[in-house]
Amino acid sequence: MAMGRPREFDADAALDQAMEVFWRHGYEGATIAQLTEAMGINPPSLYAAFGNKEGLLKAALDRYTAKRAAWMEEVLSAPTARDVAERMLMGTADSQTDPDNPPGCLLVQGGLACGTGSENVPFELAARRALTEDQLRERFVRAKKEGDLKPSADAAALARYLSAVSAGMGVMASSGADREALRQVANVSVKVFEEQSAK
Amino acid sequence: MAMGRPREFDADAALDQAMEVFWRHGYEGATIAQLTEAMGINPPSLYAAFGNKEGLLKAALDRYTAKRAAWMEEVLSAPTARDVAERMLMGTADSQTDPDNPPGCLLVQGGLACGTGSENVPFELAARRALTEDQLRERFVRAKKEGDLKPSADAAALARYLSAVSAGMGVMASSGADREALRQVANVSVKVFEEQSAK
DNA sequence: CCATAAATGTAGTGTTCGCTACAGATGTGG
DNA sequence: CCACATCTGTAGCGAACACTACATTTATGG
Repeated sequence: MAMGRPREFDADAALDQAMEVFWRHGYEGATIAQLTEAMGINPPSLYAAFGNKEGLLKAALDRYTAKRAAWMEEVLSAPTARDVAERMLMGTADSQTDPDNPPGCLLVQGGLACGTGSENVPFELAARRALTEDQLRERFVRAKKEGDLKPSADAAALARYLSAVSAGMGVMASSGADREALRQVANVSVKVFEEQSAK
Repeated sequence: MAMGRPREFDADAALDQAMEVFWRHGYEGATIAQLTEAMGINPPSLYAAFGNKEGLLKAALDRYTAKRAAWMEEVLSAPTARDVAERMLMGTADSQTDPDNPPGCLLVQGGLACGTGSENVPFELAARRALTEDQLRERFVRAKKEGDLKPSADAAALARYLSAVSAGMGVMASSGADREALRQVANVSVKVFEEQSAK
């Protein structure tokens, strides 16, 4: 049987462009016209490849998290819980103010509240934020076993705390906070882990 | 000269309803149809009273911050910086999970990223978040003068930190985090202030 | 070389958006 | 009681939205 005409655009390169549009304007603020122009394709190609606007968002989110996976491994491989926190928050401060990307974090900027018909977009973003929190929690459980965090430390609470701080930094970055401001927040936040460390 | 027909609806009550719609759906997700229905008026009344959708948002934000002013005074009147932080974050945890309101914080939920034509909405929200941060910073400057925070403490950084944590809690609350989860974050966050207190 | 399968570009579709023209209603000042 | 100013409800405006029908192009399998 015949195989059909091959696609003329690079799906990953197009997704990178779509990711940036969603990142900068949010899910509802991004229009199909903006997306297709940034991706360098026409609407029928977009719909053939990704189904609809929400499918495109999910594909862009997959690529976003895949790109961060290596960095997250680097974070989790720090020797102590305190160092994990420091790498996590300092890296967040830097990436959220990287001029090569829109400010903030796609998983926050993408959309916290949406209109009728897009109610599950916020849940989609929240689910992906939760994955990072899970990784952190497991890392802190390990830190307790290793005697790195004191026995009374609450691994889940510390993971939630880091998740909250990085989301908060995303909010600040999206409204113009510069790298120095975010690093200040990161430095203050890390102090919690020094107090929770086994002495 | 004649004074014209008086308005038949209570502007403040209508603003409370509009506030809730913006809070739940965000600026772009909220439609004029939803707003007018919640407010119990027709579009011409809305436009006569508030100019346009963005004017209505600003009026709703004014009312939001006015309602919180008394609570903020209560927070700032705490005796020590540590107690200010605790009241602030615990109060935030409770109000962001109050079943009488939509989850989260209007100043975060309202819109971090917007489409073309609404670019200044995020700035509008950020400006109002900055006011709270300013109040906290001044309170911590005072705490240093009073010897309540140690001399090396950075009042601006601590205020930014509290602002970031409460924004992060807003993100979590909007995606379903319950009151207990937010209180955990608040409890962990407050520890920073114990370490920064003059002993 | 032909039949088939899939992607492409043009040019729309119907719907919903924010917003308003207009006529009638309801009050105040003289 | 009248002239005027403003609010109210109905109805609908143009524009922008997500999405698609269709003819064409470009590949593969036989």
